Amino acid sequence: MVDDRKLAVLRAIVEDYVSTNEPVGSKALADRHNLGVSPATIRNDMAVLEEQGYIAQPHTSAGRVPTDKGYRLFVDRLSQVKPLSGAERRAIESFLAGAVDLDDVVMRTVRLLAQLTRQVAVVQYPTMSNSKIRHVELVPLNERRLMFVLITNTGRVEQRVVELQEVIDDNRVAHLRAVLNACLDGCGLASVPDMVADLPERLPAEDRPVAATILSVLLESLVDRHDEKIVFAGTANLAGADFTVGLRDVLEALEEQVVLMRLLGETSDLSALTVRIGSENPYTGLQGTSIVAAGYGSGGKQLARLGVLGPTRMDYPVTMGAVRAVARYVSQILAAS
Amino acid sequence: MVDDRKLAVLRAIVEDYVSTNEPVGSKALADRHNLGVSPATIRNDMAVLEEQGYIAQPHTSAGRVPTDKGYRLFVDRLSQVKPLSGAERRAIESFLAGAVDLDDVVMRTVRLLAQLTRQVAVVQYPTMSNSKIRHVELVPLNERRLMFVLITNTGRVEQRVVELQEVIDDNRVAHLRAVLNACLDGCGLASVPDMVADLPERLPAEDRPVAATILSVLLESLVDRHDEKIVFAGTANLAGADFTVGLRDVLEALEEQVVLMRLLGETSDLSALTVRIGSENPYTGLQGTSIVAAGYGSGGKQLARLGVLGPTRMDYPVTMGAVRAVARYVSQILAAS
DNA sequence: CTTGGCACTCGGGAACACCGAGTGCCAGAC
DNA sequence: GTCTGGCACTCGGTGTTCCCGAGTGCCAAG
Repeated sequence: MVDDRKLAVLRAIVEDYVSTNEPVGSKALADRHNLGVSPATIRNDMAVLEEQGYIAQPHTSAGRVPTDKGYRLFVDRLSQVKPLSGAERRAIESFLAGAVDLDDVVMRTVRLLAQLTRQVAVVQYPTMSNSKIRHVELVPLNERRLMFVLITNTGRVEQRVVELQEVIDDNRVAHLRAVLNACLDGCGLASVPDMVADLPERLPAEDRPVAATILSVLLESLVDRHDEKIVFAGTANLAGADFTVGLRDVLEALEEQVVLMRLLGETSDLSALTVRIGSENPYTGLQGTSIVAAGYGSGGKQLARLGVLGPTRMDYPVTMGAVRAVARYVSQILAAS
Repeated sequence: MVDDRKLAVLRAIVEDYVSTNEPVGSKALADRHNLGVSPATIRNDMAVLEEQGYIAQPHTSAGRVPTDKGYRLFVDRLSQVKPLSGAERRAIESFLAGAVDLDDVVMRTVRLLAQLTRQVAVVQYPTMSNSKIRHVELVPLNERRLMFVLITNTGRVEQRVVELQEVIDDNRVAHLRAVLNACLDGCGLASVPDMVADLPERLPAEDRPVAATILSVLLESLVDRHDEKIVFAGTANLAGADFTVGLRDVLEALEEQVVLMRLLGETSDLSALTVRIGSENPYTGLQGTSIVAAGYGSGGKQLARLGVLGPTRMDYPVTMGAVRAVARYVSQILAAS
């Protein structure tokens, strides 16, 4: 029922509509793409495609526009991810290479991606759950307060101020630090609770209250940040695009960490590109938008996800190429550090 | 030439225009505000005000609209900062009280301010230049790499990975750490370069290259972050307002840290509220917007600035009240931590 | 100096006609 | 059976015209 020529017609419709932002008619199609058939034939095909729900007309007697289902078919079967040009690759490399720390990597990545795709870029901070503790530091601030710093092998640093019930001197701090590091060094974050469960018992009685306080802060900092940080950039690119839905909703969604998180994270495929098109998106207010996302991370393990958000009418091959490329480069950068 | 009644007329025009978003005519003014005079009189006053440049008419035979100069006069002489309601104050307090660290304080502040004013909130991270070093930490990552962490009394933590030319063992690291802390503890950031200038000379020759590397990273981290981090929130509030200028420009400006920085920072008044109205703003693209900003900081010293950005047609008394209140509360929170 | 009256101006909205891109369908050609 | 050219039809968008009413400026009188 949907033979090759009809697929070619659908592809042509998507491509034309993406580039012109106007409903595309049978004549224009016949002109611009050499499909080898007349407009009338194309019309018949279009009627079938519309019947199947791949395209729709905004009004009677207007051209056709791809539906979400049409974009889906296009992405799945009719398009190829478009690799970046050499110049673009070099630009990415040099732009990311200058990063000095994790914050900087994330910041540069999100800006780069926004600029590259001319859409809104979203980058999730590397998830701590998959990383390991590289060092724990206790810094006395004054008699009753410690700064507790946790450093992971992904370069992430968590800090908390610990208020103590009692006065503690530097020697005891040093001792606690040594014990903590002995216990936790190289330990995966997920297994931290188990590792420290019996730690107070192994300490002299006088140190137990302090240790318990510190551990509670440690555990809290792990849980607290389980909802990971997400940053975005490139909202200015939304101003040009006209959404079917108001862009107020889009901006609101972007500032809701939880929504963003689910957008990026719900797709659990590891390194594959995931595309969520229009109404496939569970959130009202983002109905007119699509998300292209990919996982990234150092080594073989995926640490987090990044992607872009744009109007449903986007150039999927190019966007997917950019997202994939950036994810790869960021992974490289992270692995090297 | 500009007597009290004319000022009252100007005030009424600003208030009406802000609330209705429509050019206000003489009749409407006479109706809504009891100025005790007839529309005709008001018309005469309006003609004078227009002559002076305080108001303008979009077209012949339309009502009047305040000019930037008119808003300026209104802010300077015709309005009083409107204090927040008790409920609002309590909301601020409870919202900010839950913050766990500096990042969290800033994040909560910017969101709070955006919600409170229904505009775009902008918050600058506390400037390091005014703060002091509380602790310097060196953490060996492996034989040739150190994590360098700098903790300030404002709760800020800077981190850098240091790549060394030579292998270094834990004892030497401990020694360097002790030396660095002895040298820098409690030292103001501005005076760091002086303090460390002769430090290598005071070390045994073998440690000098390593110390030099670490110091260069230290100094670089100070300089690097001299352009301070700024965050913003509430861009969704821009979607409703219609700018004379496209909001694309506004969004672009918001993502330019440098522009934001200058917007907040150029006004050097310490704790006073500063208001920049429309064209007083040096940046094209932000011509249709106003900025209300205030300094905040712990103790007597101002550390950084925060504010909101919105359409020139904004409710200045309320906005100023909200900005002032938030600045004060944040200062309290910071002072307490 | 203030006020009521009055003629004048224009922007914005409603009504309307027109155009043209695009469609669906059908009969004929390959 | 599939494709093609022809043809009548639809309807959104644009341009035109017209009208209304809010608002103004000016003037003469209080």
